[in-house]
Amino acid sequence: MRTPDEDLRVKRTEKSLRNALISLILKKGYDAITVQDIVDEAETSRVTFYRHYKDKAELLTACLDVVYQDLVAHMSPCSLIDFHSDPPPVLILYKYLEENLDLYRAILNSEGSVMVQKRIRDYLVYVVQREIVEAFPLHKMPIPVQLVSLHIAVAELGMLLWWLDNPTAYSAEYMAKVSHTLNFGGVLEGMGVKLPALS
Amino acid sequence: MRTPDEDLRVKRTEKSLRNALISLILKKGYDAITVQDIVDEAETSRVTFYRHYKDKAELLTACLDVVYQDLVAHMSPCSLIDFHSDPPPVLILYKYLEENLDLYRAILNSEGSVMVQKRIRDYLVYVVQREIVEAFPLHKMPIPVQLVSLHIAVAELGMLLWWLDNPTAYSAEYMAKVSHTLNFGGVLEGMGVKLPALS
DNA sequence: TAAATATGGTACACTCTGTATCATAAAATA
DNA sequence: TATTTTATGATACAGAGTGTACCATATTTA
Repeated sequence: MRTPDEDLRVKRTEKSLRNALISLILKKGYDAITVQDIVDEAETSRVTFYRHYKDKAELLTACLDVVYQDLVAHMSPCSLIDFHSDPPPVLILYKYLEENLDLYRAILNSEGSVMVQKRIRDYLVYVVQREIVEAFPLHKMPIPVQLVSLHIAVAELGMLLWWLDNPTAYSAEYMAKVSHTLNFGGVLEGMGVKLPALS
Repeated sequence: MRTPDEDLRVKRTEKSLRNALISLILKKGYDAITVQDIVDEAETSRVTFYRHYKDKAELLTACLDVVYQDLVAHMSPCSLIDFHSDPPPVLILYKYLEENLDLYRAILNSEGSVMVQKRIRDYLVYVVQREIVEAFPLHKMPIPVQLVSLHIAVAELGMLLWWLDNPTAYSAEYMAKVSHTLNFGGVLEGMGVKLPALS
């Protein structure tokens, strides 16, 4: 049985095309890029490009897949509902994004970003939901676990995305701590309303 | 002094171009639309199009401005921190989006949606922040009011956007109530952790 | 009514896309 | 290693879409 995807030349070509696109996105933004630009940067030909990808958008999707996998790899050890740890586990995410600030700003402002954001969101919901189900007795929950998870996930993601646009406003450590605190009964306390300690 | 923007023909042309784009977005999606499509739908000519807009993206921006203004008009009477009202004021927003579901799904999945989402987010942060400053003594707040506002805004917006993708999962009334509840000390309670009543 | 100006039709150069063909280079396989 | 298989590169081409120039016509403004 032949598996053409494992041909060395194929892997090499696709990787250099992906790298070329990422590099160009950082240089001039997704919209301004042509297929010719990509193959010039990747040092290959237009014909070869079209043998691998239908168009620029399909290559972007492939890139986003790789970036997404990398992001998930950095998320997976990162609990969002462990609200007693200090520093909060989500700090790992903030530090990782800070290290790759240019890349993620470019990616999350590119044309495909709506899809990436949704994938990240849905992944976060999935992770949070699994954590909650493991840690809390489901039958006692007055609100569907899906919605509680969603709320935590979008709040955390929204804070992260805002921070990517405003990375100098607060440190990663501070953002992680605040975001994490506010997620767990913290909004009222954040506004200075006194709440008794948890039971 | 002449203000060419007030020429009847100009207003008519620009309006019909905007309507044409919106209509086409709903029909076939933003990406597949050409300038020719737009002017056919608007019953005008390509030359005229380019006299008003640099390209398709600029027209989209103009459309989004109009849609954004309309959205803001429906948001303004809608407090996000009034956490005692029942039904919560944010229900107005859910109902409005439900009435214009196709439009907002198309808009928020289109190419320019990242910018719109950010504008909506920043507007929400601004509104929430103003409300908090009016209602709470600032000097007693242990967390910057900007971050508290941001957290509430992105959580609310995130729930709304998810719901646009999953409009049949829960009713507008239920989403509004849950989202609102979770925002205010509700995450822990939502998970079934007993919290004493507020002071 | 007269002046100003927006529109519509046609035409054109230009960029980019997506595909076909074929010789060549590189990798897989026996 | 020898042979087969397959990916690549160079060139060429048709087609779609873009953005602009020109000028006659229609509409608005003053």
